[in-house]
Amino acid sequence: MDYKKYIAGKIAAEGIAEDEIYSAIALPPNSEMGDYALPCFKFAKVMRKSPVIIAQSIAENYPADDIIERAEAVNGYVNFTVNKSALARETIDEVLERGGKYGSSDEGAGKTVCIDYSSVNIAKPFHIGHLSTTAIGSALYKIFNFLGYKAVGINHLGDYGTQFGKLICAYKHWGDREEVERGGIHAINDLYVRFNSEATEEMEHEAREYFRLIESGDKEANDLFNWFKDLTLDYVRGIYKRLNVRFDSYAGERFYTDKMQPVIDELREKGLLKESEGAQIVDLEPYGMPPCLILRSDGASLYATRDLAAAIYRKNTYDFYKCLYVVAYQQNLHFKQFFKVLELMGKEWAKDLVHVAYGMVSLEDGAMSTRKGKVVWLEDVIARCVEKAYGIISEKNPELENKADVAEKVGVGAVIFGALYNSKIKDIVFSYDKVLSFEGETSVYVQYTCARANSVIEKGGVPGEYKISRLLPQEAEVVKAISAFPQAVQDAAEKYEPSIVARYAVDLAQKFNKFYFDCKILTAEGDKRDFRLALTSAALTALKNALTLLGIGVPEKM
RNA sequence: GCACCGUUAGCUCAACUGGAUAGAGCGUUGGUCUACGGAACCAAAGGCUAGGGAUUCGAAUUCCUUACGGUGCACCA
Repeated sequence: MDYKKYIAGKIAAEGIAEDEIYSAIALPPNSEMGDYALPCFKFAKVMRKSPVIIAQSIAENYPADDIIERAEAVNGYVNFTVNKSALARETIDEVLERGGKYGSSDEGAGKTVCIDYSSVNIAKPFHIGHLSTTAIGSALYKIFNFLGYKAVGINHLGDYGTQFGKLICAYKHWGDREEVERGGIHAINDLYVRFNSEATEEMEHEAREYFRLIESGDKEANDLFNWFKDLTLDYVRGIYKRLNVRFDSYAGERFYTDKMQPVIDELREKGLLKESEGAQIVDLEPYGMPPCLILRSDGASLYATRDLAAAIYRKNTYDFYKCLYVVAYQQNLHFKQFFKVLELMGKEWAKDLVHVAYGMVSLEDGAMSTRKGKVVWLEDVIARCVEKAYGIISEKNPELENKADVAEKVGVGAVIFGALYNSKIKDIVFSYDKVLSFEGETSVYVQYTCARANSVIEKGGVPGEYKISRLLPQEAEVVKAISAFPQAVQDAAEKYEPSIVARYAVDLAQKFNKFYFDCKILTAEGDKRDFRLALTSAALTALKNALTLLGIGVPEKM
């Protein structure tokens, strides 16, 4: 139910359009004042009356009913109070009926959203710097699916470039089959790191040659490359599984090698391609940007060339409604440039490409550096969080079955939540103290709340029917918070901001805990017991749905 | 140098996009409950929203400007 619309439709004010009233309706700073508020200041000029008078007149003429039970004028505002019993009835019934689907919708039916995220590089292990794109992208993937869109998760593999020549060269010089098989991706990465610090001029030359061999289809070079690729994919799939992340496509950069020429031809046909300093560029000077490089002076393609080809391929293949690129803000300019080039090519859908930018991760003592060995591997972070969770469980709940499962959900949840709780654009300084903190505004807090609610439900059951008497403030707050879930999901999708869902979960958990602390459920008298059980069940469902959208598991006990 | 982003409590961050008294968590101090699960709950202290100007009935939010921090600016991705 859209209360704002309902209220706007019932207000009669001379010369003010309904949609103007609708968009003016805000929320009061605290819930004692009311649930919705209409500031009347901007109507003062048109109506040639003081805001205070306007508010009074609106409040007096507002027909209260059993949906909005009160309208009150205060200092130029009209405050509206929702009938909480009716809201509780509507909200709880809907949640109990829809269960895991509560908050979902079909607003995206028939529309496809491509989401390019995580996009790992072959031969590079996951470090915490890769966590943001993976967690944000994955949450958006789930959120869009939840809203009825068809989300297509794309892992745009970094599988093209001279670094793979270097890697093969390093392997040929120093590598050992068994060692790589044993050490997996880290062994490969070590080879690459070693190349960068020890390679001679001669080896650099060899590396370029190996890259050319990969390109020209040489069997040995490609076998090695594919071996490295397989090792990488095995490794990342293990991590994705733990993080509840999935993809529909692993079409990486190499996939586009044969799809770039048509793009180049098209650019040339449309007169967009220019030669400059030996390279082929699209001039973006009129738009205040540096040129977009399409071909190097040696004729090789570049990053932008492949992204152009990929965007066109995705449009042709998926006919997307939106195509999101979950990539750090360092690449702001790159995306602005290549979006502009597509626009200049006359692709009207260029407006549907969105760079979902997020902030950088650094360590407490500065930027990460693989070469200097200053990295924090994601698997280590996960391991430590799970280990800590296991420790706490063993201490607090030693009888618990499947401790390892629960520890996994709690530990992994903390890692994901840490990446999703703040606005994505903010830079993050990684610290173990922070991810390992399981108190306060954390996923663990939310999971704990779920476990409590679950325990109550287990003992009391969910009533088939319940009666609603006058609500206490604690109850009303929980009802309101539950009813806000669908809007939170929509906002998160609209702003490409999963943190909205994460914050929602914490907010509801806080309200529920307050209710739980102040109000007895199982020992409540009369109708209250059934009502509170139903309320608890609804809150639990909303919390579960929120965490699930973030990719965080919800243990029944912990 | 130019462009973009950021700056809110000691620390980490919110603030429904211009509304009323700027809110949470952590930390500090003090409290709560026969435990429906204490990984909880409550309270106190803590703010000239980086500084200055402008617009507006009204600004953390919009505009200009300064400072500080981050990022990016032609053949890497």
